[in-house]
Amino acid sequence: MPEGPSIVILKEAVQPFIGKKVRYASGNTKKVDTSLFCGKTVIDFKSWGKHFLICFPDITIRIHFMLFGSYRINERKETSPRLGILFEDETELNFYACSVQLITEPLDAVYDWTADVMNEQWDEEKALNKLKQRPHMLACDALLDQNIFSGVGNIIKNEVLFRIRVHPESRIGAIPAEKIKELLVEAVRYSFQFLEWKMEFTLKQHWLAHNKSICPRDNVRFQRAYLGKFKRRSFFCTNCQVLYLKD
DNA sequence: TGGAATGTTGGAAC
DNA sequence: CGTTCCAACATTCC
Repeated sequence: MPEGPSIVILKEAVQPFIGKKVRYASGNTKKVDTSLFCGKTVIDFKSWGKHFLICFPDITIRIHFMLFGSYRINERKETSPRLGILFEDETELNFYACSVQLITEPLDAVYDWTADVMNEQWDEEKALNKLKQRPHMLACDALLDQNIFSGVGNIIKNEVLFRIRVHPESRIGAIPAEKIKELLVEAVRYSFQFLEWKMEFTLKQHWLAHNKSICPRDNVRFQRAYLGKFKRRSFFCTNCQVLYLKD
């Protein structure tokens, strides 16, 4: 569920709910008083990376699906929803096992839209500058940094590094400028590719590195390790992915 | 079938 | 004060 492209799919799916008025909201969320939304009209749905945003005129609901979250549109699961919204026309949105938060400030004050790899305001130049400020950072950590590559998750990280042939433990400051450019371009390109494949239900079969045991380029066994400060699974080939270390 | 996983947060430890 | 580590959360899949 949770990487950026999946949230974009959700955002598209709920477009028909824009303009609908909430009849009743409930759920087992402890963070938010669901009665706040009753009678309010949805004016928009937005996303920032892995954040899904339900916008009302004065407040916004922020949903983060974490690792296990899920949703149903005009359907219900057996389990009780973390947040369920029933609209006046009897349609409904249900969210499960997710983090729910209320945002009262203007969204532009909360979110840097230029950091979201799937947003039309994505700014490669700004991302490049953020990378330049952290030369000591590992490539695998950089891709997972939501302030630089909002929406990128562990799958996208592994696929991007494999595609551009960069070892996950490479230091950002040691990677040649052309490779950094490739990193920036591929993070966006693969995210949209992920979106297409996910919609076709063919995402997994297109994985080249993530969850794979053999490198498809040279038939060598992939290394598998929990790398970087995030300690997330990395799949990488020491044959074709270059380790850049020196400055 | 137990363990691991597309993720983040908050607090402790250093 | 920054960083790093860890538990917690809670579901699905192999």
